[in-house]
Amino acid sequence: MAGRHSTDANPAYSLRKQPRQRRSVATVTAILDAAARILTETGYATASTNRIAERAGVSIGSLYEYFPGKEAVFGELRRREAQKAYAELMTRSRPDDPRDAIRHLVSARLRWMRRNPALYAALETEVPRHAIAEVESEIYEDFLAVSLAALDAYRGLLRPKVELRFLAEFLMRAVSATANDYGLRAPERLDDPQLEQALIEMVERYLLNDDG
Amino acid sequence: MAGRHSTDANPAYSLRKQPRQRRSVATVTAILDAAARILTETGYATASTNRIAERAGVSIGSLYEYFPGKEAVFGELRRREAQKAYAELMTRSRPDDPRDAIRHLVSARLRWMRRNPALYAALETEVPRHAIAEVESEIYEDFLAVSLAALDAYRGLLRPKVELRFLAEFLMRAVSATANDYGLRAPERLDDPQLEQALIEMVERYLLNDDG
DNA sequence: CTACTATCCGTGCGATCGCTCGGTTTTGAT
DNA sequence: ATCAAAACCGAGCGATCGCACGGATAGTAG
Repeated sequence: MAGRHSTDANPAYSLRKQPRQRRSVATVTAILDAAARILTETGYATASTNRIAERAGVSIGSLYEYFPGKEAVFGELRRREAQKAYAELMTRSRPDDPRDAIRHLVSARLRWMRRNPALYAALETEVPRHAIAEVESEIYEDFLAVSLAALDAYRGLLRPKVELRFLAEFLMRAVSATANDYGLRAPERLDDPQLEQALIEMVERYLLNDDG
Repeated sequence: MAGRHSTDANPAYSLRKQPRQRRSVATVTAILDAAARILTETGYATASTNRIAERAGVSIGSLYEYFPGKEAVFGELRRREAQKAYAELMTRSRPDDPRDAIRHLVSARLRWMRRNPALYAALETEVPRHAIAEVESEIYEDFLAVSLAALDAYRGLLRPKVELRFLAEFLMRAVSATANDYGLRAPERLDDPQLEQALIEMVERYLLNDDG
């Protein structure tokens, strides 16, 4: 069930109608690609619907065939990026060792951020919040479930005496927000292996006992 | 020297001229207050210069007497908020115990975020990045210096074998980004004492050895 | 081939935007 | 009281915005 939220959503921030033929699917992705490129290159303020359509090689009329408004373009863009991230996370199998599990999750988060830091930074910091809030809370549930399941699998080994749900949310937010912050304000440091090592160590030492 | 960057800045994002009389100082702060309120209430997209001036009880002409453009209003707003945060952090004396120092810094960051989560969330997520990037890198240096000084004071006790500078940046970003993330997406949880405790514990256990 | 639907197109409307400018009012030094 | 500087004012300009709409074109089913 997780990761399948795309059908039921506030119509103001999702697709107005589904593309049925091949060329209309291409039109929609061309619009989203153009929106992403303008957003990363010159910012949300310059990303008018006319410019997006022009850059996509599509008329403004076509844009409004599929998107109910400007913000829906960025809502859908956010949704698709989140789904790609979730899909990639799920392709890898979870290991038995809690340390490996931590390494796996932290590493996946950093790898994803390295993919296109400028895009995620812009989505996070320039797009009006209500345009992507709904998508974010959808995807939040999915990632929280992953985090919670990982903790639950090793709950006997966990040091902190707090509810698992709080723990899952806290660690997910801490890791994700830190990755975001580096991607946003110091993207060149994303490739520093010290960063990945430090994040992993920090989570490990907070979460696990010192034996072993 | 720290925290005194307000005079030399890109003219596009700072004051066009300094208010000299009492009423003009009041005009400038009224404009900044109005900008902050509109930003938190209805978002950056609705924060036009005309609306800001109207809400401030000031004419649009007066706004442009002091601000070279719309983005400068938010740049200056960001600058003043950062300076208030820095000033508040500095009023408290630093203790001798590294654990107290950690508690002090983490607690101050959370306390600041609790002050007005909606404002900081909006500044962080809706205002065009280039409007506040310069201010942020100025203030970043100041806070990094504080973090670095705290680590340096106890450097004999630190467990991780990495450069102090990396460590200072990493911990500052991790704590700050996590506080930001809670303020942005789960502001009601900012008051949960579990959160403060978890952040403190996480930093402590990463940074210090297990003895004592 | 016909009929129907899906898709695409781009002109242009009404609203709003950031901002300028010429002029009036207030202040403080003399 | 005088006057220059500082502060304030708001109508309105040019540009741009989001978007609707009416019609042209391409694909599909029978």
